[in-house]
Amino acid sequence: MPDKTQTNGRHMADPTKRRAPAAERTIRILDQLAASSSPMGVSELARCLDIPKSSVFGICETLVETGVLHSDPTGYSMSAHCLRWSGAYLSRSSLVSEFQRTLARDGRLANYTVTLSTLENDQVVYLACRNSDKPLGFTFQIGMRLPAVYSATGKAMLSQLPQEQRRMLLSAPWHAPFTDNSVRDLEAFEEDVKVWRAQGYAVDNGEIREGMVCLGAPILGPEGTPVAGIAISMTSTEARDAAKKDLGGIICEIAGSLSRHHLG
Amino acid sequence: MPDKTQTNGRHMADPTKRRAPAAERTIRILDQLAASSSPMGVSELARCLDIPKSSVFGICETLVETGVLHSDPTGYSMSAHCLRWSGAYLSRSSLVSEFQRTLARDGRLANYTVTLSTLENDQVVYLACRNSDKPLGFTFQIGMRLPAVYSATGKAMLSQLPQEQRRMLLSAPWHAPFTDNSVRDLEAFEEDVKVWRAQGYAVDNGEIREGMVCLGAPILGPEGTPVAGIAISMTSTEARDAAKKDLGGIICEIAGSLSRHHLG
DNA sequence: AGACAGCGTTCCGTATATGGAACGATCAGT
DNA sequence: ACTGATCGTTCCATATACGGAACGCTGTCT
Repeated sequence: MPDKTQTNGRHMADPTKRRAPAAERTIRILDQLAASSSPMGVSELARCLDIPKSSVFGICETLVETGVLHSDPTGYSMSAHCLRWSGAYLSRSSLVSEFQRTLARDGRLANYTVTLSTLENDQVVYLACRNSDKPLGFTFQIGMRLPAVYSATGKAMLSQLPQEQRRMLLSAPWHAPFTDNSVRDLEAFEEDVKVWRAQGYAVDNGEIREGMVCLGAPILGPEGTPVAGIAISMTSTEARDAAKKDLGGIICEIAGSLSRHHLG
Repeated sequence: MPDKTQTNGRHMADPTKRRAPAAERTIRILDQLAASSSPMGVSELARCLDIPKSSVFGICETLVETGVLHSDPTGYSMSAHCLRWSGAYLSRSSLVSEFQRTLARDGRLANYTVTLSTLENDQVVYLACRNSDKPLGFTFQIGMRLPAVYSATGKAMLSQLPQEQRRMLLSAPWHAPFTDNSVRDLEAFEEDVKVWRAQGYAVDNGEIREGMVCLGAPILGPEGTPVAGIAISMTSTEARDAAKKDLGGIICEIAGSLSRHHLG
């Protein structure tokens, strides 16, 4: 008798069993086309995904018929169909629109780039970005992912989790550092967590990109679990201690106000 | 011998043959979950998509493993994974960022809601929106779709197509009107096209929503084909003839400048 | 308690989706 | 012209993904 742990009357699906390989391949094809900057043909996709050519062909033609892909003589490319999915995802909670509205009203951060992101496993995903007019040398794309341990919002959100859950998320091998400043390992990270918890906001001091400093604060859901985070980005020359303290207070305040807007 | 028309050395895939049903079902499940405002379970999905329960289960579990869906006791829901796809789609051309940058610099439209959209078959898909602080009573969601014949950007883009291609796109039964103003049929639309072509911009006079007026101009690609369109939205009380003429000229100018930024 | 209806999950025979091989067309190099 | 490489597409035997039926469980009725 296999070990079927059951939770709340709901069995656990057996993750070892290969189910619906075509569905997995569909996703891999979409991921590949999204990662590529130009259209890709059947052979090229088959080669780099290691899927038989005729299978790739069958799936791609089906995706063209459903309107998810465009097909032209140079190959397949993403259509606007996927915007439905992301639009639905982003508008499920009013988080993004509240973020934009709040920043439009509050002029104190007008000169800084401010981002909204959420935690997904050990990564942060950027949901929204309000750019400043000043260039930062780094652009946050919506949908972009970064290792949570190096980003300000990631640090802020991880800090709000119980230690056990945090260790679970970070149990994979430590992500290769981006810069010399990137926090070395889990032990050093746990030391930092105490600081972030105490002061309410977390700091990325050039851990993503040399010369860029970000201050991040967590947005908490009903049970106190972090559902998202906001961060303000600046160059290291702007990040004087006094300014950091001021701005840290401001994003904590904004994050708190967003938390109170009862986000799903 | 079947009728295999061939174009440019590339055979046409036979669209009658059912290929990769699991891929099509994957897309339908994603569409359904995106359309639903709350998580959906296996049985619910199976019922409303008319797919066997065990097949839905297999696909959904696969999608959870690939990280496209989240699973919790209340059902499946979209994860942030799809943001990768839309982010890649939106950033393939620099259209969206140019749109934002241009509007940020040019203050003349600061008090109006401005949208960017593209044509997909007989619909327009909204790619970006710069909201004004004044409420409009209508919110443009990124990824939202509207019938092209009723929207200002759709009218503007369709006007730039050769008549034959336009008739092809609009050959399906005419979309049910949204308001009393919605253009009645293809014949009336073709009459309007002459006007839009002559004046350079198209007008939606309350055809989407009573009391909302939009002026749309086409953004043209290298060969003069419309690749996108921008529109400015206002209430009908703001839309006095003089204002319309002024604003129409401004969006034509902006659309022309975006066209010159050689958009893919 | 008992019956029932709903859920998520598993099982296994079989209909069928798959993939290796072949096809025709194109293009580059000779 | 003639290769040969590579492209998108088709074909069909067969490995396998699918789906109807059953299972265990929870909650809600009499």
